[in-house]
Amino acid sequence: MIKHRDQIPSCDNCLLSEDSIFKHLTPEEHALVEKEKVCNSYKRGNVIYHEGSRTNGFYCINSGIIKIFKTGIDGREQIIAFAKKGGIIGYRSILSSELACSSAKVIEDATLCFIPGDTLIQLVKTNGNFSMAIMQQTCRELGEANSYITDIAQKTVRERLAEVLLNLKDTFDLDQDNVLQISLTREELANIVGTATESVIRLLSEFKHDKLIDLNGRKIKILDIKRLEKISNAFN
Amino acid sequence: MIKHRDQIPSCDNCLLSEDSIFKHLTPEEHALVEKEKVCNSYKRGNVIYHEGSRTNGFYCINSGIIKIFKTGIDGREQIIAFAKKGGIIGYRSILSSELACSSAKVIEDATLCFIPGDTLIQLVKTNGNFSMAIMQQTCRELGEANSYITDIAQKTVRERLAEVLLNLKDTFDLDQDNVLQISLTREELANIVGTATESVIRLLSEFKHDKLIDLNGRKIKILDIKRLEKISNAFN
DNA sequence: CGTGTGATTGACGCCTGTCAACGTCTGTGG
DNA sequence: CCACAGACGTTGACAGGCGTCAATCACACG
Repeated sequence: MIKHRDQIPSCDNCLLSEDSIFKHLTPEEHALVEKEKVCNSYKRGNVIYHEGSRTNGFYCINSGIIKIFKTGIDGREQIIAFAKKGGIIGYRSILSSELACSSAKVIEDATLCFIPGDTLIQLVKTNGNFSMAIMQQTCRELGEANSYITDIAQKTVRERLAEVLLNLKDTFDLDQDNVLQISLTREELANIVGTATESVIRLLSEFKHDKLIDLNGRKIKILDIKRLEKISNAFN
Repeated sequence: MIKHRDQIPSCDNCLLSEDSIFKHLTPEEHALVEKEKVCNSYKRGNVIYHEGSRTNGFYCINSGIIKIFKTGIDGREQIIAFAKKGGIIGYRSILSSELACSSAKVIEDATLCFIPGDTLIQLVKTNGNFSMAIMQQTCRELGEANSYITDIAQKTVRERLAEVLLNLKDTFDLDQDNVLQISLTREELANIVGTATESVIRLLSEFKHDKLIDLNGRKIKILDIKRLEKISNAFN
């Protein structure tokens, strides 16, 4: 499953970044994690872990973008979340001692550190601050998931697509030309919104026609945030 | 907001029950919580806490049933979860230091213990086992939320209704006559499934006609679990 | 140059939400 | 005890959003 094990990328300071959860560790704990971690590179399409599998560790993202998704009927993916630099993935099933409830796949070539599950549990049990930080991350994710449920249940596909574009903007930013800094296939977009690929294509064309966005292959330029917000019916 | 404060119900052992999260506390911690807790009774329809409000504690359910929901467009409720005896609610926003992301309302007359947020944070920081238990609960909820997202995004209303009925069966059990031990309005059912009240009514009639269930007001008798499972397209 | 993946467009129809009318039941007040 | 209001449940009509199927185009790659 893990490919490119031969390429050991340098990520000496991947656990030091300010926005990382590991900033709550003591120097000793930090050293422990440094010793235990295993760094690897992954190419677009590589699977980090599979839904339903037993995992024995979690991952810290040093670079690249990962999509987290569940596989539903007909093998259709439902994208639950993205992870980027500084984020951690796969910790949920470690903490709850369950099988992985989702899969993780590389969207943009990535470098990840694998950290054994025992180490995580050890840290959670002994370091109250780290524990609180992990808990807060989990709780925030839970809050987002609940919002998402309400959205999908109550909003139209059109509203959700507008909202997804805005969320992507917030998460991955725009470049100087207002182009979304993440490249997704139409199908992936559909799998976030929870609709058919064709519907996304039609609505994107419509948005383009209405001068809300501009399209160039997978590059999406955001032209009118205000009106997108209005369409998304943002109430949260 | 808190009514019936005059009625102090006896819940001396509400924190002792085997399936409660508090079983991980030391005797001293247990005594602390016993000292801090405030017990109250609530009637159907009472609101425990409101989405968007700042809460300063969480609740342990001694008896009764609570629904957790978010309010979407047009004030339509989306029911996220239920809580019953032994469960805790409202802890998420305490741990993540956010405003409540959902509301909690009584479905069946209930007795709850309020426990201050500081106490919770204290316990999480100092008791590794309790911390792990809370974390596990959060992670499990997160896993369920993710499944729910996939379901709502990919399944039809019919499939989801069948699934909801089965979930309710698992959570609230059946009596000796196979009747669901929770009483919900058609609108509440619709707000779980994420559809219109009329759709629920029509599909329930259809299920009844197909001898999958029997209806008597709000009493729902489950007749054919196997076929309901088939309809719900259970793949998880 | 053939092949495969992804993007696009059109046709079609069903699921499902909305609106409206009506029936049912319960509690309240006269 | 009856009338009435209000909440809830039910049914029918209707239309439109959106999923599905199919054909075609665009593009990269071996």
